[in-house]
Amino acid sequence: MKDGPDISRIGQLIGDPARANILSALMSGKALTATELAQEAGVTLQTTSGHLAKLADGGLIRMRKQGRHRYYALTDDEVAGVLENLMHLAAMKGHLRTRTGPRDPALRHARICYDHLAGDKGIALYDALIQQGHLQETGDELSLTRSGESFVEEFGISLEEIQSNRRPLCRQCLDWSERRNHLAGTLGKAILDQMLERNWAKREVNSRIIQFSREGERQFTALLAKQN
Amino acid sequence: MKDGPDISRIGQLIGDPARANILSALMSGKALTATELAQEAGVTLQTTSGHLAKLADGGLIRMRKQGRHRYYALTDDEVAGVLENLMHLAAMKGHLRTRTGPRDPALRHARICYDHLAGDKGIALYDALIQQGHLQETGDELSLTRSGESFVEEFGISLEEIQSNRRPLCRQCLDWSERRNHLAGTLGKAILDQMLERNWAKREVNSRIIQFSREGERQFTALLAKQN
DNA sequence: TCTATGCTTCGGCTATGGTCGAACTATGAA
DNA sequence: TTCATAGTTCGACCATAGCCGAAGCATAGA
Repeated sequence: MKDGPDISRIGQLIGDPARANILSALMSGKALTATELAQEAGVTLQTTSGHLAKLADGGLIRMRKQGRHRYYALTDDEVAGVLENLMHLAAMKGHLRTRTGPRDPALRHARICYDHLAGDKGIALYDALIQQGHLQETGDELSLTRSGESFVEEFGISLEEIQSNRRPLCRQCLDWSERRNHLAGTLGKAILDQMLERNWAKREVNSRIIQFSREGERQFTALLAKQN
Repeated sequence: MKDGPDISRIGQLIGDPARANILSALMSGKALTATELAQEAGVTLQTTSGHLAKLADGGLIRMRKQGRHRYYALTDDEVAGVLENLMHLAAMKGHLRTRTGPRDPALRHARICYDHLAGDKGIALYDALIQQGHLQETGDELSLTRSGESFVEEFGISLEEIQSNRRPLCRQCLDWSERRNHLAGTLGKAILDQMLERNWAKREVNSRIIQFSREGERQFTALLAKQN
């Protein structure tokens, strides 16, 4: 007699490339329409519709009707957390979708990786946080130090808010253009969100490129140079 | 251009019921032979052999030759952690393999759930730890309190050891015979291991049943009754 | 060497499920 | 009402992959 949770059903849902693309796209935290997701998944709208129904049935995503649009999003932070873990595992085991990094120099420079900052800029941020003693590496683990906590709060991020959920606060994410680590987790997302909110940078439409303004570039550099 | 880790490959591996059974069986932490795993998976040896090759190729399990046996085990704690997250998510979303709990009364009383204690005994342990203030529930989160830390150390478990890896230290696990929580995570495993080592109980061969000795039963009850 | 056991490989069968074209439903705008 | 856009459902096609029987390796013991 078999008992226990049925992980195969969830695995099966994630196991289809089109559905995995959909879930990856939703990792940004934004709700997207079926048409947008079809674009991301690389299949037709009909096929996408079927996939969305299965994902919703499996409890991984939820739908919100709004006018004639239907917005899809991940059900909760737990789903996002599990997906992030899977991404991390997949990266560790070398399951990358492309062998080479992004070709576009702008993508190499600064891009969004699900919901956090990647590329040169992402690595620079990560290295600076380590160097300033705000983050501490112990093996593969990453933890926020006391000084890091105040740094984060000063930057306008409520620690309370971002650590209240199941998804890890901070973790390494392997950068496939540079083969080095950058910062993922709710903290990685919060920092990028804060930068976008401060208009240091904005996300280009229909692309993963993060475009820094001149002022934003200046502020970013100052942030990294700041001594403890 | 798609980039990023390919979660679909891992999802696909987990997505097959036979492979999911194999992975679940390996969650106990023990290395098992292909024949044993075929039993667990409910398919023939040939089919199992194919599945094992795929899992190994995907980096989820690793093989150790020993004489004419081949022992399979999960690659590392990270894989175990991801599987545990998936189990938790699956339980939350109501994906259970069976609608009813185990029929066998002994199974209801005390059984192994992957690698930790479940059934009446598991729930009793969980409730006692909460009631004694060793564990603290905040929403769905579970954390070890200061008093819990010393309790664990006194019980002969090295906190250092069990929290050095990526898998969560303690987390709730929904008990499908009782529909209540018991303790999972590395702490859950460590406590069960300690009980087995102290000969309070032993695992029946080819079954999930945990058989408590008379003395073990007494010690267990005393442990739960102990005041802070 | 011979035999038993553990496991893998090969080949053929079959079912599952992903895919898209076409038709249908629903909402909003003119 | 009419048209356009967003999305779902249906049906047919087809590739993938799970499955097992049979045969083939490999190791241990006699």
